[in-house]
Amino acid sequence: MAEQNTSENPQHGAQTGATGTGSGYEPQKIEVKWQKRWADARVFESEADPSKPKYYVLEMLPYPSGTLHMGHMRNYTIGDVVARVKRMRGFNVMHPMGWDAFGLPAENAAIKNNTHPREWTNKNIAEIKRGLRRFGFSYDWRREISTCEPEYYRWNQWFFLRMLERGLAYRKKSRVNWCPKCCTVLANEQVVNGGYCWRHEDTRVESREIKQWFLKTTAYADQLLDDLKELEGTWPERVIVMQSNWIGKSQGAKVKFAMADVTGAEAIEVFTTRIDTIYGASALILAAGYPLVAKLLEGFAGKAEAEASLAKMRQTSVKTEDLATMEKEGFFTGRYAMNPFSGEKIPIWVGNFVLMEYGTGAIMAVPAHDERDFEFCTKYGLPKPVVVVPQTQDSTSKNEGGAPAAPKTAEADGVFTEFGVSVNSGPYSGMESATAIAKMAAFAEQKGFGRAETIFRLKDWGISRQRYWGTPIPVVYCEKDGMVAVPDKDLPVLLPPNPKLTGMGESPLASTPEFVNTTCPKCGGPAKREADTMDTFVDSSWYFYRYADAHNDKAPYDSAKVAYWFPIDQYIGGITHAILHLLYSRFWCKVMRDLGLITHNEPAARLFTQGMVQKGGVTMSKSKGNLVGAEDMAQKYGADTGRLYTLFAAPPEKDLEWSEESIEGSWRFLNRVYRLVERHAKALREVKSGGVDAAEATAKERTLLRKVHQTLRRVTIDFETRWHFNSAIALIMELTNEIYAQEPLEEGARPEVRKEVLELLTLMLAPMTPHLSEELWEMLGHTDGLWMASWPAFDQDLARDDEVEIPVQVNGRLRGRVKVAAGAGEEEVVKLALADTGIAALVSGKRMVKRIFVPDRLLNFVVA
RNA sequence: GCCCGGGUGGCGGAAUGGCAGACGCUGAGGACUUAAAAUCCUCCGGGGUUUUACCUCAUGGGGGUUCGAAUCCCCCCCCGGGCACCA
Repeated sequence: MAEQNTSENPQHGAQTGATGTGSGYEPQKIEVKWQKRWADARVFESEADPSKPKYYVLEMLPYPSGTLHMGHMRNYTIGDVVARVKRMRGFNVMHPMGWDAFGLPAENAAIKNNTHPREWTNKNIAEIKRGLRRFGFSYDWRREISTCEPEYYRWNQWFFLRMLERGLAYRKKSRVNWCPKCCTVLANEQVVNGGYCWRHEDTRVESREIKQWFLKTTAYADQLLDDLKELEGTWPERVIVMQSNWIGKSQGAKVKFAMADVTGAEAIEVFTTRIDTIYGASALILAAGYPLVAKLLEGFAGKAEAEASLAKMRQTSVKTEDLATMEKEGFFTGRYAMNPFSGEKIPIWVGNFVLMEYGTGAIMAVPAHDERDFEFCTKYGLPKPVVVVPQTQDSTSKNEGGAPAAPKTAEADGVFTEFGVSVNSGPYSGMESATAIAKMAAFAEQKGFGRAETIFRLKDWGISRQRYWGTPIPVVYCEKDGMVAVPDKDLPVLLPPNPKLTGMGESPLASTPEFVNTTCPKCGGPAKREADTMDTFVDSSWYFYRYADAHNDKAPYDSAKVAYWFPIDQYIGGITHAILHLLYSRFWCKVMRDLGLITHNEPAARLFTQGMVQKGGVTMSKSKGNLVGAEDMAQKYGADTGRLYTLFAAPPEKDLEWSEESIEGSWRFLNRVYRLVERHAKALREVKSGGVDAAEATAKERTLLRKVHQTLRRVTIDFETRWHFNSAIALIMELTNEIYAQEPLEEGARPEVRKEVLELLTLMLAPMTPHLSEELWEMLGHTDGLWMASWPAFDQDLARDDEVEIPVQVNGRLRGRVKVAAGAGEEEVVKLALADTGIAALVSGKRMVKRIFVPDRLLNFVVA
């Protein structure tokens, strides 16, 4: 049904019309026409020019995985409206576009189709670019970048070398997913059904340790956290919260527990945020991967059983999100450690809920004051001594230790995790938690078995990928000189053009002899190149700097140009990138600042995260198979209808449910506007713009002028501050309805008024439906393109209402309305309200308790 | 589990302490037309009444603050998203 309507109706005008009177709205024709004019006039090109106010608006660059879909289209439409409004406001606007062109999907597609990743990528880029042009987005295409080109990725390598020099890039062993049948490393997304290879669904993925490159994001952990304050109010709060959780700063202490019964064995160090609960520790619990575990088990009677559990634990990969819900499991090692505060002997266990990657890989279990410890200790029958109690107002019930009386043991629901007052804690009993923490950390430090320490959840960024389609890491390994950096003059290290891509065996570059075999830059002897490539998040961490100087072959960019354009005034993209991309970008910015390339701390002054486009309640994606092609849509309705609809259907930060039916409304509206202007264009073409005197206007004209300036005032606010494009469009629709409602105007109506009304209507639509607006602007007699026009100012006097309708309530219930002049005083409104028989009846004979009057808004009688 | 966002007519949504449902979609009826499309007009949350009008209920559920609550506070229910190596 919808299919028939949509495929036939919009075509109607295009099929019948020729240009001239009564031809109707033909988006296909006018969109091409104006796109060509914009390109010829180079309207969207801009240069750094410190004498002009700048505005840098940026949408996240797309991964070219297929064709342009509605999700892209919505993102870019929002950015384009902002760019066009800012241009109309007189800003020197930079609005660039590029391609996040490296990545695994290209490599997979290449293997599948027996082609080259570059071919697949460039074909997709060409398609998406054609789509973007089809929608008339106002990009400066001279600044286009593609991250898979050597002219771009050589600077990834250059930055990598700078980080290497400063110790910010280093190599260490790290775990990866390994498929024993493919003999290759798998990405997490290639691990399916909870731990199986995507190509061998009967084969369990193993965990392997290999040497990989890391960037030291942790060196900036504090700055990354602290500088979030600069972004408060201009970045979405949830992004700030997510990043801050991600960085996960945790202040606590490290404490060493000596072994109680193994002489000469090293101590076990734990990290705790609650050293004040140490008297309540009933066990030490180690991660399964803790190095000491095997040694501890030596000679233990339960060794065989313990090793079986250990093997099982090590095999099960633990996801962070499962930690809280999974069943706690563990086993006793047969060994004991010494509590350094109490001198008590406590058992050493291994537990599946302790992560090797966080803290020291060992914890002290304090079951009375930690939920997880409680669960674990309950399951295995370990004691649960209480050492902190809630602080009470009542200080009389304190025992001789100076602390409130307390239960000796925490039982079911007895876990108390908050701060309070220490009990049963030796000399610290009676102290408030914060005091106890400080004193105990100081004592531990003084005695040499611990110290206060801050740790972060944030880890260093592992950038090694055992893939072909990425930036080669510019180092070589020489038998004599070891690891040697490729000198700057030898950059870029180019990807070999014809790799063998099988998806099997070791990393593709390693099996490409012409790539991997090289000479050592130091000694000239034989050497092997690093065969891993960089994570594609490296590409996107600084691409927006490159736009400022896209073709520089001497440096990543000219700092002077970047100094003009940065920071980005408005960054727009999906919430999906709230953490990784945005955190890595912030990290890269700080590194560049410390390299002396830039002076700002944060790359983007404002961030906007738009909602996803959904169909059938789920986000549109290739994998879900519910993508709606943007070009198909433009083919049916034209770009402007598509742009308008995505703006109208939902506010930009919310998810948008795609509806084939609703878009008809946007199509109809644009036709309505077109017919309106077309009807009057001939008569208005020669009429001079401006110079309207409202005092001489007829009644209908005054109504129209008032409406158009009121609309302009509210639309301006929606564009500039609220970004409620959907309500802005609703207002413009109302205005259009009003103009139709006043047709025809009276005898003696002057064409200047009509022209002003239609011009303002056209200008308000221009950022959203630029092609149609240009066409209407031309029809109204303008020979200069609308792109030269400024955003109009509204007339204060006309935008003000001179008569308002005030609701009258009795006891908060609406009982009537009175019409008064704007700004009418309370006495006058009350008089008029009481003249209303209905209201008078409700009020008379009652005692007037009070009266609420809000000028121009409301009158409320409270009676008893 | 934790963190974040959300719940308003048949649907998308508007209203962020002051007239709930703007604007649009769908649907119904009508005009024009040989007919269809397009276009234009009217109606469209539930219930009631003395039906040009008015009353009443209604913004996931329950409680609270207030002259007044979709909006603020407390408790509960439901839905969506995120919780890092290959985008």
